[in-house]
Formats: sequence, structure tokens, C-alpha cells
Amino acid sequence: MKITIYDVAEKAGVSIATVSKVINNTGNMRDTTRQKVMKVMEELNYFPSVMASALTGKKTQTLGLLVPDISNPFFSEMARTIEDRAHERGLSVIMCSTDEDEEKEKKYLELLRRKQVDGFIIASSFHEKKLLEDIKSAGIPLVMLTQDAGSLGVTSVSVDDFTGGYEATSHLLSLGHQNIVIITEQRLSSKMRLYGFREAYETYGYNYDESMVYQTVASIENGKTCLEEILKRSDQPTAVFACNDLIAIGVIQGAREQGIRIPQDLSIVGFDNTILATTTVPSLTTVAQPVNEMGKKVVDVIVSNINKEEENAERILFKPKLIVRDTSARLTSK
Amino acid sequence: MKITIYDVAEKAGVSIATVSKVINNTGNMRDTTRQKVMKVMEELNYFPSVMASALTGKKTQTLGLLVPDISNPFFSEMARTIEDRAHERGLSVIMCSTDEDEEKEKKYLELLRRKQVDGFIIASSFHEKKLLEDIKSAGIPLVMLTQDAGSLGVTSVSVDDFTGGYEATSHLLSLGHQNIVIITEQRLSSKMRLYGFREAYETYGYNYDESMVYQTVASIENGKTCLEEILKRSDQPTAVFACNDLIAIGVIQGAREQGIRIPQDLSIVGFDNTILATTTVPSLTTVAQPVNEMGKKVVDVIVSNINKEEENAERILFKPKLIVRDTSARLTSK
DNA sequence: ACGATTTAGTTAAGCGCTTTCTTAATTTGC
DNA sequence: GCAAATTAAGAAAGCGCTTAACTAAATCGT
Repeated sequence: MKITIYDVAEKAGVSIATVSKVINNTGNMRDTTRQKVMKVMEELNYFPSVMASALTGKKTQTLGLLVPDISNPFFSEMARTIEDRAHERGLSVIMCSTDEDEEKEKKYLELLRRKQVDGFIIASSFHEKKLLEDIKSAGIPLVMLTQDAGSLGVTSVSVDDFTGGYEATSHLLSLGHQNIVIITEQRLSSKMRLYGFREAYETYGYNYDESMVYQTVASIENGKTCLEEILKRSDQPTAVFACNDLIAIGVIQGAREQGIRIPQDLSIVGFDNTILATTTVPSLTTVAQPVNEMGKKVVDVIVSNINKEEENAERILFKPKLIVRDTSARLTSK
Repeated sequence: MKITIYDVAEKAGVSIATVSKVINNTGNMRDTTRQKVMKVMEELNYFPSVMASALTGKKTQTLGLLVPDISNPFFSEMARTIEDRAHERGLSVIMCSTDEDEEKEKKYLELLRRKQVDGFIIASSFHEKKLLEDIKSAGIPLVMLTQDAGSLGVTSVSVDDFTGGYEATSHLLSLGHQNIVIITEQRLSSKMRLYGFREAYETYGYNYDESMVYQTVASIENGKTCLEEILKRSDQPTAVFACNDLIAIGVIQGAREQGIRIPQDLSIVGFDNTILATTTVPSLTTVAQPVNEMGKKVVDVIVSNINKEEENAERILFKPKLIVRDTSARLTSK
């Protein structure tokens, strides 16, 4: 049925040990022997079983990637760069969407451990820190993506969210907006953006207060709902900083439905610079994360962890970049 | 180091066979014994190795999913429903983006076979039919998604592309458009949409000819480029049917840059009804595929193939649904 | 109460590979 | 030309699990 190393060995007239050596390109052997074995492998269309070799201490050549939701363009774009880089390095990746749900986080982590993935890339925020600690103490490489690892001594790759939040807000402030509202998510990265927001706000000498902060879960629908809430305020903000593009788009759509003109009546800044930012109209002013670089970096880090080349936990911060498009404009005095 | 079945057996004072039986819930045994073993597994935080059990004839509980590009919203949305359904059925999925590139198709297929995935879901079109035949003759379950399997006797799950193309075109024709242009991809599904286009065209008594057909690769950029080509025509079409949303968006953007008003000067219909169709402005008239149903179905089919519940190759066609939004309008006589 | 059944749990082979020892075959030095 | 050093190839154990075949213990019928 399935071709095994035994079939190859037999047909080539050598032992399975020899075949194994040519597969792994190890040990000494006559070149003619190597050629002969390779030829037979070719003829038999033989592929060594990753299962079997993983069982004998080798790696599974598989990475586990946990994201909140792969259908969110930010994460699917990120997943794509991760996938490509991983393949370059000889790894495949199993993706899991957690919806930031505690049950799923746990379930998928367990599942992936049973599958003996060589390492984890975690872009989903984590409720149960202990699960991550378990992984770490089990010696399985682990890198946080898009968020800091907190006290856990683990490398993280993310954008400088604080600065991103700061710049987005400064941009709005410099356009004359004084009454700005922010819509965050509960993830840590969002919190950092909020701190940046606050910092900018106060730097400009304005008073920051809690009532300017709205929290929701990333989706267009929720962005709309949030805007409705915001419109109930007695003081009407002239700008909103949404902590990701999806929410920003929701705000844009909600505004349109309400007959609020963008950017004349309301300026909006998003975060992530996903494909949506360019396809929406007016096109969205947003903070770009260098998705490609981040994706590459995160797999490089995990690969070197796997190979034990290094192990020093570090925070790798990429520079965000404000991309000014058409949803933000100078406040015109009424 | 890693906890194995031996550790559990020893601590529970039974043989590994007994432990194996409680893991798999097979064989007879005293309830107290089962409890005892389970307790120990719990205490030791033991997870059976999928590797090892796969090696002994069991499944790997992993599916291979090949898509053209996971960062394309259509495929990421599809991937999400597949992932969810797969997890419900106890499977995880390894995703690979082929870019419809022959080399990658081959490489990933090979890779996934080495990893002994239990089955393949193939949403990427395939240049080298032989690769698929190999899989089939190796007895590995295989389902085509989003496209027909052609002569290969393999189940396929897709939308009725012909009808979708027909309806999109009829819609345009019924709005009075007579000079319509179509932008296709090279994939089979696109060809079927083209046939539907042609059928509708001729049903309305107009002459179809090859020059109305443009072909490209799915991306916004290419959609734009295509529009440029189209604008060079001596006869200006009043409508374009793009075989997927990405291209349609490109056309919209290109049109805007050229100062062409949509839908007054040019009507556009897309295909797929991705998130982009709702976020673009004007919102895109497009043909929706029931992504959720399709994703579920494709997993169910492959699971039943894996379990050998059935094996009859069939073509499963879902009904497309035209969603009329704001990029298509009645042709106003000039 | 005793053999016949049924039930509970064990032994051991085997899945497809890697790897450490060994041994056999070559090559080298003088 | 022969022992010493080097190189090529093989034997066998082991990775963590499943399962068929088997044995021991419990249950049953009469």
C-alpha cells in the first residue's frame, strides 16, 4: 500500500539505516550508493512520513497559529505573510480562530500540543495566562504576536501601539479637534493605543476623561452600534479614533446612515491599514502596521527558538505609520 | 520530560494497554479502573500524542486546505467556516496559499501528504491533474471546493457558477445594458460564469463575441489595469461584470480615478459577496455564494469520505444569489 | 460446587523512522 | 605488502501508541 522506508531499502538493496541517511543527508556513504537510493525513492514516489520521524525525536515541522478570527482582514493578511515565511523555512501552519473565547483558546492549545507543533504563534489575547506558562515550561517555543507577553518571559512581536495611538490622536488634535472619542477593544494592544491617545490628549493640554472611551469587539456591526451610543452624548465629538479598521468602517457606515458627513461633520481614524481602508469611501485614515515585516519576523523568531539558536525574551516593536486619507479633515468652526 | 502512556500506566498501576483503552474508550473494564486511570491522566496533565497514534493506523485528525490566497477575503471567509466545522468534527486544518502557482501546488500537496493529512480540500485550481489523481489513487479523500473536479471522479462543492453568471448578466441586460464586458479569471469556475454570461447575452438576442472577454488574476490592482484596457476600446461598454469582488473593486477605483461615475456612466456587478462588497461605495451589486453552507458541506463530505461512510463522487451545487446594491443602474439614454 | 461463559486486564508485535554501536570494506603510510 | 586508520553500511533498540491474541478472574447455570 503505502511506500515505506523498507520498500526503498529492499529495492535498492541496502538497509533502512542507509536509506534514512540519504533522506537526512547524514553519515558517510559512497556517492554511488546515495545516487542509487535516491533513484529508487524517485521511482517509488516515496515520501518519508513526518509522523514517524517526529516520533523519533525529530520535529513535526508544524507551527500553531492562534488568531482571534482569520476572516478579519488584518489577521488574514498577517496569516498570509506568516504562511509564506513559514513555508520558506520548511514549516507548515495550523490556524485556529479563537474569537477571543476562553474555551476555544484552551481547546485549541491543547489540540495543538497533542499534535506536537514545534512552536506557537499567538495573536489572540489570552485570558488564562497559566495555559501559556504551561507551554513555556514544557519547553515549547512560543511567541506573542500583536501583543505583549506581559510578565511572561516570552518574546513578542508587535507594533508600537502606544506610539500608533499617540500619532493617530495627534493627527486629529493637530487638525483642531478637541472633542475626540476612542473606541477600543479589550485586547492589550488596544489598551496601549488608548494610553497613546490619552498621552497625546494631555500633551495638547486637554482634559482626558473616562467617558471618552468606548469598548467593543472588532466588527463592522459593533462599530455601527458604538456610533449610535456616541451620538447619544450631550456633547458631540468631532472625531473618533477607532482602534481597528473594522470598527472604523462600522462608524463610517453608521455615519452615512445618519446623514453625518465624513469628514466634514466627523473625522475618523482607524488602525491596521487593512485592505478595507483603501476600498471604503471616503478612504480611511489609519495607522499602518508593517504586516509583512512582522509576519516574517515572528516566524524567524520562532524558528530560531526552535533551533535553540537563542532564547532571550525580547519585545520587538515595529514602527507604526500614520496614513492620512480622506476620513480626517481640519475642523471647520461652525 | 514529556508524559507518556507509560508514565500513566505506571502511576495507575495498570498496563499501557489498559490506558490506551480508556483513552479510546474501547474494550471492557471495571468502572473503578477507568476512573483511576482518568484521574492519573488528569493529575499528570497527560495528552496522548497524535503522532504516535497516527503511526499505528489511526488518523492524524488534520485536513489540508489549499486555497489560492488566504488573504483574499472570499477565501478567508470560507476558511473560517471550514475551520469551525472541522473543529466541530475534531479536525484541525493546515492552510496553504498556492497563488495558483504550479510549483507551489505541487510542493504543498507533497508536504501535506508527508504529514499524512486525512483528507484534502482543494479550492485552488489545479494545473497538474496528475497530482490529484495520485492522491485519489493513494486512497486519500479529496474534495474540490469552488470548482468542479472535471473528469476526475471526485466530489466537488461549488456554487452554480453558470447560473450565477447568467443572473448577473441578465440583471445588467434587463437594466437596458447592451454593451457589457466581462472580466474573468483563468479558473474553471470563472469559465462557467463566462458561459452563463454568454448564455444570457444570447438569450437576449445580442451578439456575443470574444472581444468582450478580458482575463486577469484576482486583485484590486489588476481590476484597475483591466479597466484601463477596457477604456481603450472604440465602443464604450456601459457595464462590466467582474468575476469576483476584488476585480470589481479595482474597476470601481479605476473608474473613480478616471472620473467615471458609477452607476450613472458605468454599471458594475461582482461575484462572491465578500465583506468588500458592503464596505465599498457605492456598495457593490454582486452574486453571493453561500459561504457558510458551502464550508460546512465540504467538511461534512470529506469527513464522511474519511470514515468511508460513502464514496460516490457527486457535484454539489449551491444556488447563487444576486444581491443588488448600488453599482448597477438602469441605462439612461444619452 | 464445578465446568462453561463472560469480563477484565496483560503481553507482545508492529507502525515507519532515527541513531548509536558494530562490523566489514577501503584506503593510507611506510 | 601489511597493520593502522578511515570510511561505508548494517543490526538493533527505541520513539509512544494500538490491537489482536491471550490469560486470569469473576459470574453463571444447574
